[in-house]
Amino acid sequence: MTQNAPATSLLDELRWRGLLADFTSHAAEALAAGQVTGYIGFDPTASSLHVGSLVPIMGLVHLQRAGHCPIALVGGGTGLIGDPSGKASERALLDKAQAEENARGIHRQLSLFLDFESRTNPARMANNLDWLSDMGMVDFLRDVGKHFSVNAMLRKESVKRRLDEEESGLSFTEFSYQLLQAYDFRELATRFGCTLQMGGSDQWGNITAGIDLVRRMGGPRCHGIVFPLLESRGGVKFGKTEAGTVWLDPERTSPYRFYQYWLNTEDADMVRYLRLFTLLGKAEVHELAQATSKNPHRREAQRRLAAEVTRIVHGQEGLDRAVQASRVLFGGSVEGLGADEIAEIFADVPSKTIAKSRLEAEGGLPLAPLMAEVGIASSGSAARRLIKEGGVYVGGVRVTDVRATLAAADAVEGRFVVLRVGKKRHCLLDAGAPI
RNA sequence: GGUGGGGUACCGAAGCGGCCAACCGGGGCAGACUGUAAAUCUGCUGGCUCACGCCUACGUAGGUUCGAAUCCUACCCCCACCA
Repeated sequence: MTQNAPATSLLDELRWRGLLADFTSHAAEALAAGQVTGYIGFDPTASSLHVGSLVPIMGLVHLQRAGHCPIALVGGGTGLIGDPSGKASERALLDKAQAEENARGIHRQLSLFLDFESRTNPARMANNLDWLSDMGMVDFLRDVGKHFSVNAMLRKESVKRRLDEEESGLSFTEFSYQLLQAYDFRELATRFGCTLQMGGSDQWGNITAGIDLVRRMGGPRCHGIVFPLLESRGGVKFGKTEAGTVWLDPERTSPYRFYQYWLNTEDADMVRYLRLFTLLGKAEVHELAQATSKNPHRREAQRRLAAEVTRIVHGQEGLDRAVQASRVLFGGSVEGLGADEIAEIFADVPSKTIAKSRLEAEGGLPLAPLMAEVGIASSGSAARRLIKEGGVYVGGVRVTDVRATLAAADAVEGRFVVLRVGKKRHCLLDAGAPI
């Protein structure tokens, strides 16, 4: 993933992949003229990135593959304030230690995608805490603020829209945020010769503000490239599921869930996603598109997409386990499985341990409350509703009685019970003594 | 600070003394059809071992009433216009 491809034009590559929304007018010449150092900022609001960050990450990957030098800037300083755009509620402020820890986590994840060891064009991490934390208010206003015309800032589309909106105002913090981001660009230009900033298309204003600031402060001509924002389909934001955000951190989102997320991509998004999130070439993407239209039920494209992305993030081993678990859970009846096989996939599939005595209790263990307890249903009522609707399965067999109970006989090898809700939600219960 | 309009379930939005656990739309979930897809159709969408019933909910706290999301009072918060 990190080896350098023959230097095709970065812009062309981004364009056919659907990663190019816009770029400043001289970006193409600058990229053609030689090695460029470019950066993208990441907010360290959590210790892990999520799949929503994959677009900018891939932006850096393509930058590096085209022979340029990527910088991942962690907004340790700006994160202390938070870019409030589009935020409905006040963001919890991070303390420094937390921000640092998050930065480390993000660095680790970026290492999966970027080559920090390359001799010719290594990737680099930077943290704007390094320059923002010691900067005084007065210095900032004098050295940076003076280069910003409030008139011009007010004319920016993003600002104008907010001012015109009757509902949401524009806080001073939000208004000033672009100064901080612009200053980041200036620092990166000075320290690392960085002359390119990339980001989501919502960052266009902040990026051009940075370009202007660098120039005003006597720096080189800089450039910007923005990616399209992934729109949400039918109200579901990209990267979210009913279970919440899909993270890159295996502790937060298991490789199995991660794999499943991609596997469930709808046909209409397949080709687009293959181009956006994998490094497969035109021929392969075309082939997979053909496969989808000819034999849709095989879901070849989905499998490939899920495999590619999962392998990068969780390694071959993580992918293998996810595939294995998927095969077991979706491959038919779970009843034929041995305890060993089930135990193996426990690591990745949502699971709970319950006391064996409860299964052996007189009258059995009531199913509905148990479902609430282990979290596969949100409440006992919800569980009963699901049973009434015919959406609950124990060991692959539909449960029809609202007052159904579990007994030792329901467990594979007297130990494992496989609960399923709908087609996709599984929960493994382990009633065995720990080894 | 003044005047007026508002705060209803995940979101939007009805209700304006009992028939309200609250119309409707979106979203979500389940079922059917499928391909762990989309579209479509059906059902569900506060909790309680839920048929009956009970409990908690309509910004917060009190009050009036046999009875309140609906009326009164105070407070908090939003919005508009005027200062």
